[in-house]
Amino acid sequence: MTMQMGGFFARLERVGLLTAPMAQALGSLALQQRRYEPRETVISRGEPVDEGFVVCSGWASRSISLGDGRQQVVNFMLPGDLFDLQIFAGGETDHTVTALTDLVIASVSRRDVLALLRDGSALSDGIWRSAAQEIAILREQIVRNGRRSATERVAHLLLELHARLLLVEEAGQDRFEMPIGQKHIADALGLSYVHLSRVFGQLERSRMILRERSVIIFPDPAALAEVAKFSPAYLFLQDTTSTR
Amino acid sequence: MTMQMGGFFARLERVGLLTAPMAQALGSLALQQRRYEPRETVISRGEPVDEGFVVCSGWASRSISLGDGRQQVVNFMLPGDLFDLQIFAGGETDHTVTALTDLVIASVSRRDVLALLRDGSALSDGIWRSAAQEIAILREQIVRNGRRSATERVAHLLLELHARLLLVEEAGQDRFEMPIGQKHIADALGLSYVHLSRVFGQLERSRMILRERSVIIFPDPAALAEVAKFSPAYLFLQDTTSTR
DNA sequence: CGTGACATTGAACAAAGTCAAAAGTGGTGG
DNA sequence: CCACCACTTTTGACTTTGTTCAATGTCACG
Repeated sequence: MTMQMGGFFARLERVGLLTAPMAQALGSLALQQRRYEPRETVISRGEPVDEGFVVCSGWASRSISLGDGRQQVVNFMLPGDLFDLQIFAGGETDHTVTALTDLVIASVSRRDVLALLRDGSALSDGIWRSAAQEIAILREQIVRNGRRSATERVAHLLLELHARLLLVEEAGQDRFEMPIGQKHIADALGLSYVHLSRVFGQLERSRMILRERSVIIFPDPAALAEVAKFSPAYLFLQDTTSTR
Repeated sequence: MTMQMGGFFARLERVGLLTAPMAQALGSLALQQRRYEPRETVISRGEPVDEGFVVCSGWASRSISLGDGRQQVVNFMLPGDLFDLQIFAGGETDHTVTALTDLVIASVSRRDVLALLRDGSALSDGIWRSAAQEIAILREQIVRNGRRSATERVAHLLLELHARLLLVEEAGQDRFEMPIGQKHIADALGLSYVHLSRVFGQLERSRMILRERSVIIFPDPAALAEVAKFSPAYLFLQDTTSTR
């Protein structure tokens, strides 16, 4: 199991949360691992949710599809992301989670997560933190798509993905691999894929990004952040308390 | 205290959650009430979050403002809404909560909420449920602004607000009062207020809505839901479990 | 009345979408 | 190694949708 969990551990370490009791708590969970291929469905719309998940490797998306072909990607799940851990309200999903690449996911039963939270286990902080980050990312997604121009949106999303991957050591300082098609990016940004392609082209011609195969390179990250008006504060949500 | 809590109770009752032990748990919390006037700030950006809130009466918005005048309303908080209860991760807010009308909210300390959740108190289900609903609303906001036309967006938001108000008995079957300016709606939908005004006009001319002062009336709710492709499922997230 | 905030309208403009075709990419089997 | 396939990306021409700017209305309130 530990094999695939590198991203998860790396992430918690970064946030300064991987302590001995925690590793123990983690080990004590019956983590069930699953594998998916690109385009495979992880959670379908209407399915009851009973578990939380950890992305071990690969990318996934949560998307909602309107009947008529229109589709919106709500967010991307990257290696190390915890998701749906906080959903104990029962009920059915209103969305679909899909593997975008080869994907390995570990699932945790709701019961186990609840127990962890009840115990005030060492993991519970990490879980709360992660839930808060997920919400912050959703909010930023709303702002990005609601009030930014197409160019800003693209630059902003690229920087977010890069920052998140960097956190789990899946990206270089000035580059990262984006193993998904432009259609998915367009669906996340609320743009047509045609327009997205043009924006990519523009960004490349103006040397704000470079592309080599599926690798995105930032020749001048600061300049790009300027264009995107990107500030990564929402991703890291500093811990200012020690309530527990 | 109970005076202003009508909306909250009504909401919990609707969801079938207001039980005797719960009312007791509620009473045991030191709910601190606060009053705000329109435009007053409830939570400022950068402030550390230490409390959760319940809206007793009035409307509030959570918004994020880009430096240059652009502003995005992330969501609206209506009477009976619980919010930020799930944020135990510490950290600072990346957004601002503002009163849109006269507003009364009750605040609950993080410690008390945590204790409730730990005890598996009768309230904890309601809290989880509420958190899940908040997230579902955020997702729907993303889809609305990302993949719907201006007309669909407006109709969809009106229907959402109506459904939410209906749940706490703050709306009539076919109408509700919208005590806020079009600027706020526009900022929520990612539209200019000029265009929003045109869309409102269109909807009214085509008899999809009527307006009397600040009251919005739906002469034919089904037809409007059709236009908006609105399905309220995401708001009610049925309880299919009984894990606790 | 007059004032200020909010809402509406028109005209010119800009941004993004649609449609259709061409060019690139990668994988497969001969 | 090459030819072929399916798929994704890019490009061009044109349309639609939404924005901007500026003027005009409206309404509540002092």
